[in-house]
Amino acid sequence: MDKSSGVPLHRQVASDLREKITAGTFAPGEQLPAEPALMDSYGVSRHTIREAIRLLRTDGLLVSEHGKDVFVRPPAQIQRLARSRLSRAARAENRGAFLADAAAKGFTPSSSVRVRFEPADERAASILDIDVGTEITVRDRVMRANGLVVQLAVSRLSRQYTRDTAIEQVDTGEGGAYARLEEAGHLIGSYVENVGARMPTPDETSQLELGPGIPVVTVTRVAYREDGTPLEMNDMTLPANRYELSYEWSAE
Amino acid sequence: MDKSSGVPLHRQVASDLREKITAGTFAPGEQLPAEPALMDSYGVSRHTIREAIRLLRTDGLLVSEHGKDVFVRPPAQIQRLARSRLSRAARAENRGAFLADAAAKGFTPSSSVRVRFEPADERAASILDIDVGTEITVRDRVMRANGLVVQLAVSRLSRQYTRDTAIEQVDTGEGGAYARLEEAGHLIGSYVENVGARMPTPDETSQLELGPGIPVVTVTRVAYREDGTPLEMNDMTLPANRYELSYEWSAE
DNA sequence: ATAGTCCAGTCGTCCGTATGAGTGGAACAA
DNA sequence: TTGTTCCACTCATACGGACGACTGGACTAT
Repeated sequence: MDKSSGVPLHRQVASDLREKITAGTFAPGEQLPAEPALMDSYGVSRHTIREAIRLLRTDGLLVSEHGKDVFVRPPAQIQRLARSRLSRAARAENRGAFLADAAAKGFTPSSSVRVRFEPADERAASILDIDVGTEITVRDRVMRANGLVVQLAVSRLSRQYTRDTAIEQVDTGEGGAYARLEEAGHLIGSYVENVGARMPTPDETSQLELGPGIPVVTVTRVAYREDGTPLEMNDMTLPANRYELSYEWSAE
Repeated sequence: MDKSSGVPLHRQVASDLREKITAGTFAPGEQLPAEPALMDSYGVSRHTIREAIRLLRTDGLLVSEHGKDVFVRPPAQIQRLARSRLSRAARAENRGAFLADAAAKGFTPSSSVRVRFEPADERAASILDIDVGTEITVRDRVMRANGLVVQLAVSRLSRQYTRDTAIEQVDTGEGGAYARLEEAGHLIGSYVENVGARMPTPDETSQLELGPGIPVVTVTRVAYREDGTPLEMNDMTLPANRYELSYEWSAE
């Protein structure tokens, strides 16, 4: 390590380790040498080593566990979510989009739902085009694959559309909430999804069991009735290392 | 701070600061008390304070500059990219999707392009459905708004589609590369975009001037000819704090 | 007025040290 | 063989000190 280059020592160590990782010297899933060994080989203090490791951890390259070695993060397998999951044809065959996706991939999906009713806050009111304080139905879902939480979703609808339907039940039945809406005469006309990404809140970190340095992808979907009235908004939160979203459309 | 709660001190400090920030005690753009002041008010060492600040920095809540105070990150304004930017109608009026977007928002857009030719690597070959090593045209773009880099894009096409067209020039002319493809008889049939997010590489961090704790959104768009042949792939990288992607489609 | 220097305050880097806590295997006892 | 205990090794947390580098304003000299 070059002390006079102006580049901080821990950055030099970090980029050297980064190279060794991407080059495969330290393979994914394999462990790094212990801190004392790294101190010797780079000739710096433990603090500096830890600083370097921290950099790579927040970049998502390394994971460390107390009492064990530091490991190179194994590549997570990526699920692809296509928009075709929302077609009526797909809906007929399952109890919602998530279960179908997971089943297709050979996972054992499970999902716990909590339904509650509350007055609309400002954001919900503006998206659903209703007055602040209007009673809305909130469906709070935690989706799991093989026991691991993989997706959070909060769905909100004005309660006028859900009263006396299975949408207010934990199990919305075959085809999910959208099928129930259409049965009640509210034919879905179009969907809009807004996609972003950010670092998770501490809550999300623990719920999704995210390592440090893993962002979440946020999707807000709004379903509109054929006449343009917004019927439902759905805030989804997905771990970015396990999901990829796919959209396709024909040129016009 | 409670030493016996089992929760690490720096986490306690961090969540206290987090609350004060979200509650508005420390307003966006305002500065935090200096480290010595925080040491006094929490009764912990500088190391612990810095650890707490680091947590909030990697979450994107704080930014710090050498020699200056630590600041609460001011909210960035979000641009929305809609897929309608790719319609033929929009294409007729501008020199590509990005410039139109930016102009509409009152920004002064600029964009520098480098064109090069290289053999297709494995990924490009598999997406473009060509043999590894086939010569492809690579258009490397850096897009700026008011001088700030806001988007990176790398477009790849098999060279058989670009030879003797403006696509091999820096300025592809009105309507951009897609318009040139269609003029050459390759009518675009459909687009597919795969969207993900991850932490930026060091390169991207400096190019996009990303603060710590800001992920990037990655979009890989593939344009297909009407007969299903892939014509172009475009890898885009956007700072997650400044962009939101929007997709809409009608229910079927 | 202007330009330059100086300096106090701030964060960044780096060292050393100490203690605690989790892990996993070795040694031991039943 | 089986179950338990113990211990060495690991990383996490937390303290302390020291120096450097950067910023912005005050001050000085021109």
